[in-house]
Amino acid sequence: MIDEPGLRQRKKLQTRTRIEAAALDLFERQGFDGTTVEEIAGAAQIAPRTFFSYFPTKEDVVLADYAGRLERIVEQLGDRPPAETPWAALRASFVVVAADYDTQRRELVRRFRIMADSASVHARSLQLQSGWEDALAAALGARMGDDTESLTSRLLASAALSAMRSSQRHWIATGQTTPLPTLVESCFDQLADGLADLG
Amino acid sequence: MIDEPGLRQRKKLQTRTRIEAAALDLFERQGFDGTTVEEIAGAAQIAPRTFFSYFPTKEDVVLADYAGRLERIVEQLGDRPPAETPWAALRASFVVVAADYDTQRRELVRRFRIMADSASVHARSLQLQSGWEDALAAALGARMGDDTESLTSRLLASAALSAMRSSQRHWIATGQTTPLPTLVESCFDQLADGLADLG
DNA sequence: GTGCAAGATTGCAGTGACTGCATAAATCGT
DNA sequence: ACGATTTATGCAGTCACTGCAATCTTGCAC
Repeated sequence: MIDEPGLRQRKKLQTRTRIEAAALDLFERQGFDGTTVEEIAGAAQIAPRTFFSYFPTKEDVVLADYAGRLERIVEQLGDRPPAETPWAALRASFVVVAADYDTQRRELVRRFRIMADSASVHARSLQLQSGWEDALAAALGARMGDDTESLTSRLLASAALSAMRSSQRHWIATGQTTPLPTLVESCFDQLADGLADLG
Repeated sequence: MIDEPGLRQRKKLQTRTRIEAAALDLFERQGFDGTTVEEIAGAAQIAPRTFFSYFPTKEDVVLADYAGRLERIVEQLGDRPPAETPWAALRASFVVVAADYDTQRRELVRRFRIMADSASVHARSLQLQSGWEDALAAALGARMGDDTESLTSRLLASAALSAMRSSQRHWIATGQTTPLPTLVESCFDQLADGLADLG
């Protein structure tokens, strides 16, 4: 079942990579809003129409690898021992993914910068995260044996993403001086212990 | 300094209301994406071009009163005694606004339904909430005497909005059987006491 | 009231993201 | 090498949104 990647697959991946590279470069030099799909297509040597068979929206080029992360988090969550507390399981799952972030530091910071520059990319990012929240809440609901729309699983999923977002933002703002997993652990722990006495 | 609302102001408000009414009606009948600005303008008896001098985007008609709520929350936050814990101050502020929600129940449920139907309205809502988070984090930072970009104030603001969103969603999903302020209090308390033992 | 300044409405032309459809080109399995 | 399946492309169209200039309405000073 190991697919030798045929020429077709290889070429498609190449093109995709070429589009991403060209787009990110243009975004950095002209700004996201100052760059048209036509320009990206030109720089990537494809027809403008073809762009949209690789990415559903212009924004998604910047957030290309977001989808994969959700899968990894949910996957991690499925691997956690059932005896573990939901919050502990969430914490462990997110820390694993945060470690990946540290690995791809340069690339991610690049994309974050573009996101910070453009309102529409940021909006799209939040929209995707909202989808993650749904998936997480569902996974937690299953884990906790709830059939119904549970307020608790929602709150847990939402709080976890809050911890992640806050950590990311601080990580970027401080020039990645503290490793991201450390920040994530810290945020998760604060939420674990309660916010009552903070500040 | 009490402005007697001149004819000008009154007319403008009327038009705005007429646009909102026409738009919401069309959205409910044809779906958000199935309704064009041209149609809304026609139904509201204005020129299409005029629509955009009342609302910056089509999405904003659905979220028209969002802006006011942030102001009220930040205002409430400013009125809380400085001795109070940040989280306690946040809780109190949000509960006040949640009470307003209960008052305007019918209208809000209408708008929430449209938002649930349309991905772009939902995205826009998240974007606006992100702006609130910035404002809240700044207000908390000031309250706590932080000059710097503080991880803690971010986390508090973000967690507060998570509590609000989760409560709202549950409120809508359960047909508003439990009053919203009660749900909000419950979520804030769970975050205050810590998520470690939940589930 | 009359006239002038400020504000509101409108039309027009344009940009740019995105889509459906039909056709051509490349690649795959046989 | 050949038919089937993908993939690339061109074309025409929709729609949100914008800048600009002209026009009309309201507010206000006199």
